[in-house]
Amino acid sequence: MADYNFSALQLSLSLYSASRLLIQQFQIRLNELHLTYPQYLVLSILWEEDGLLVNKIGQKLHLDSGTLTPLLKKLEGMNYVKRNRNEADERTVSIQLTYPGKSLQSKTAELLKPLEAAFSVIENPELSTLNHYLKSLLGNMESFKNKN
Amino acid sequence: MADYNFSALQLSLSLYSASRLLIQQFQIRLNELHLTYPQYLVLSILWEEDGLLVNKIGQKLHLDSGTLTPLLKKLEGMNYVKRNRNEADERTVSIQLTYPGKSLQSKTAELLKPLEAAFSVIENPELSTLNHYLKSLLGNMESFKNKN
DNA sequence: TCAATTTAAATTGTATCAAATCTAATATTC
DNA sequence: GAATATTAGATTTGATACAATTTAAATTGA
Repeated sequence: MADYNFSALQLSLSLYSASRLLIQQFQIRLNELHLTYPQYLVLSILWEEDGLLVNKIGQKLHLDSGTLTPLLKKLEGMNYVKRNRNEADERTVSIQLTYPGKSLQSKTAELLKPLEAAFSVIENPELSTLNHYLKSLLGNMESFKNKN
Repeated sequence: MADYNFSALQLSLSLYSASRLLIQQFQIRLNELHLTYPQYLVLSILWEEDGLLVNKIGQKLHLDSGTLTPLLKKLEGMNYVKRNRNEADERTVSIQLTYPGKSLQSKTAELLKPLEAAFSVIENPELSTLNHYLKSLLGNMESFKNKN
């Protein structure tokens, strides 16, 4: 069943391909709202917990300010978030959803319904196993990263 | 054990994060040879089978000419490949490894040894299961892509 | 056969990514 | 408490991704 003769390269290629193909499926549907997949990810994080620091968003998505700063400025330009430099610590910027930004949640949910249905646990029970292994790999990789 | 309450979004985020973190680990080591990860992927494909069409490389990596043409021109600029327009079908270009391009294989293998060791099946038997599920997901996604 | 269609690459334009550097603000340490 | 170090974001730069368009060549079908 499983491939017992594989390399880190093969694993990386599987991850790289699967990742991009799935993101493409999101992107196709998000186009209608003129949202990119990374922009949607950031909004998703904020729908869970509003007012996060740029730093905190970066930790959740494994992205740094080099990616997030221009992305957040675009979201601000579309009036979906506000970027506020904090008084307590002037180095930090926290991100607040605007009303239009909050409203997007239900719109994207509707838009992405077919995708959620196709990749539901009910349709594909093995996906929850896959997700579990992925999170485990993520954990291993973070500790590997700090050691090497 | 597994997460029975997850969404396509969570799966995509796991894939997206794991993919980028693993690629980063490759990239760190490839820097020594001034190679990027996608460039290394293309070379890996050619080490398996030399003389492939741009098209064919694209199929293996799920990349199109928009990404591959400039990448291949860079590899050609570094004298690792030659790009030859075919006489039989002038629309196609096949990619041949040069001698320096072939020589890179052993150099990268040496460079990436620590990574291959850390992500070997012996170290992590569950990775072969993960890779298996990823390939299955890839297959599902390709057919889903053609239907939607 | 030859006009219409399809195909393979190349090109163009927008948006990431990530390493490296920079700036300003806060923490630390002697 | 002033010099040093650290931290959070912003900026810069180079290299993808990928959709859309273009171009040239090959294929098809009436």
